[in-house]
Amino acid sequence: METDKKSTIDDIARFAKVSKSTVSRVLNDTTPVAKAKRKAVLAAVKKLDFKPNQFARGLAGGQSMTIGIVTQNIGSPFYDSVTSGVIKGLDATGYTPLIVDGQWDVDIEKAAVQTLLGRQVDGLVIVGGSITETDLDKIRSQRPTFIVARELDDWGGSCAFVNNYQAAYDLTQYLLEQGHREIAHITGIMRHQDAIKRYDGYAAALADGGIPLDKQRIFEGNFSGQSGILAIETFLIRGARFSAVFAANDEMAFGARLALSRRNIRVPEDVSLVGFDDQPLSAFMTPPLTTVAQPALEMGIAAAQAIVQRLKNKPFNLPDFPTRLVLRESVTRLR
Amino acid sequence: METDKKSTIDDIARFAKVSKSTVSRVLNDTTPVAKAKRKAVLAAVKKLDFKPNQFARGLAGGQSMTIGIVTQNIGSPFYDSVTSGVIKGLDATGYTPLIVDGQWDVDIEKAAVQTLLGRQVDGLVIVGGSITETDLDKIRSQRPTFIVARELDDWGGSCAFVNNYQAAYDLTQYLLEQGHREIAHITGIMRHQDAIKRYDGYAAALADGGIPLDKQRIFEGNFSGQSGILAIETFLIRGARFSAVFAANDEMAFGARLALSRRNIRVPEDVSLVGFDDQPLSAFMTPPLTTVAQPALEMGIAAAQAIVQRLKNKPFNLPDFPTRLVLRESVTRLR
DNA sequence: GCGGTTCGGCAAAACCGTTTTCAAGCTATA
DNA sequence: TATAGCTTGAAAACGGTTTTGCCGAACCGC
Repeated sequence: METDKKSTIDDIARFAKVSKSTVSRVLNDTTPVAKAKRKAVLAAVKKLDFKPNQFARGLAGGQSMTIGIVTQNIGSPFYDSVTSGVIKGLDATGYTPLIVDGQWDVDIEKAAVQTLLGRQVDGLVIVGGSITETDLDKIRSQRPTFIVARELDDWGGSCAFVNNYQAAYDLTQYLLEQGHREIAHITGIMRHQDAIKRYDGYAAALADGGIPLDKQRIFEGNFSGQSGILAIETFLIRGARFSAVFAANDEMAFGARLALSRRNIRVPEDVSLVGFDDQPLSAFMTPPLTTVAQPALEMGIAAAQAIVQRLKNKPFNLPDFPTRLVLRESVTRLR
Repeated sequence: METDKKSTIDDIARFAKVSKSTVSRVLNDTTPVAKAKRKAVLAAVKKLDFKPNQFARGLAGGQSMTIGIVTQNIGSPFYDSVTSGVIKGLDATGYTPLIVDGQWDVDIEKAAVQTLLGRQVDGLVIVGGSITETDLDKIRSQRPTFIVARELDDWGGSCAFVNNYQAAYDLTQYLLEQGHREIAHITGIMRHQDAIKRYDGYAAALADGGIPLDKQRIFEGNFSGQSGILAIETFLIRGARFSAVFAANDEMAFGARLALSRRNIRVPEDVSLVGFDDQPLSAFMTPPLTTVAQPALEMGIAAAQAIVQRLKNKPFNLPDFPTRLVLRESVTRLR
């Protein structure tokens, strides 16, 4: 156990008095090996604290046993959750995740993919991001690739996403059912696909309810708490009337809730409030926030499992990922 | 640009009509190379879309250009923030982070380190965690290692942490200054170093203020929002009197705030509330939460920079990391 | 019971794609 | 013209896996 220099397969071979091919065979279980030698090898491995050099292994075997993950904005709850899911899904599969941050910047993302490719990842999981579909196709032709949290038309089974449109539609309709007619919306960054789909769902539900879209009640936020505050301030200054506010994510809902309280507008008595994402803290907002839960962790896990299956050339499939309306206490029924 | 097979250094050499040693030299800028050949090589690299195989590189050069990061509980704001800092600090240094999750479990953590070692990381950054100091010393003897967010006695400059004791002391004293005498405390998981130090700081400030410790006002939580709720419920059932509550992290403060509101106890008018960590959402709590900011990102960045310096055999140092009292609106002055 | 075939186990060697050492060839300088 | 100084190609690592081929034992048919 006490060896300062790291030991190589040759050391083991010498120590166990066998050839290094035999050591490799024992370690990888590729070919049967006589019991006695096998034991000797394992003993030597333990004695010399041998850890195979993954680089040499990767070089020789052509497999790196590594999955590359491109994530966005480490630190944002949703993406972290997905990433965390991928990591969890890779657990005990023998694959190790290699994580790089795309930071929502196309160029950085592309560079990230190149880095991962250079590091010989066996497969790629791209979480969100804004690389063009053409580029993604190119990447996919080089290495098995799965996309999570982004909707791509021709990617069939290798794409895990959530129907943002439908979820926003359902959420808005829920507000309508509760008697709300004047529903304001704080959008996300409108060049992000999710923000657009959520907005579209909101608009469609309104239309189907026979309510005209009122631009006065719409504010373009940027997914930050601060922009939630700004949205409410803006609505009030505009003199827009609203009995409910739909924020395109929970963070903005928090901001909105604070701004409302500052103006002595009670939630939900005076104004109802809903968010999107179901962040952990949302259950502890005062009042607990009604929102839409996305199966972030599950999507990550599923993507990881799928890619592992894929790499073993076994069949895989990514199920549909349903969102879930989480009804809590931030909405009141209008009579 | 359109090559299906991945190209190797030999392809480049052949294409540019030079030896592969020359290609390597151009790529790594180790030895001057004639202008013409240099140009030919670079052209070939571009044309064939050559990406050096990092495995071969690592094998030959002995350097993997990889830093291993052991983090805890991916998905927890504080650790994510530190991790995020490390990644940021590694940006454009040529090193790539390799992240594994220790999940606050000694055995998993140890396995994580072994994985990283097998992958030939050039250095290690361990964020938090509970590996024994003896084991850490052993690890450090094999590879440059830095610890973040954990206080270790003999690690001098390779340990970045925050003085939890002092911060908790200051925070408690602030409450005392505001006239509070009956200060309840919701602790973290009491086998975590941070939780203990925060508790100690709280107790010491009370003692120095001449206030006896009242067990009735102390609840052992587990850092979760739910345990914040439970704490308040418990205090109320016990009939404990308190004008202020110090939660050992912001999440529990959120839980506490919700529980108080459910009992129609106003914050801060009836009870003041403080947390610890300064999570992003804490600024948007209603009311905005007074708490202690930890320079999580900064610690991560500093650790990354230090390890890179270390690997270049240049001098490095980790500064002291001060916490900052963030005064917001959840505390009121008792007259 | 004997010669020939098959087969399992293992050592030796080839290979993976780089970097690095070594020595040789060339050029420019004194 | 000898010599120092560059540039460069060939070859030797790096530490594994995979292929090849040899050896002896077991098995078969006659």
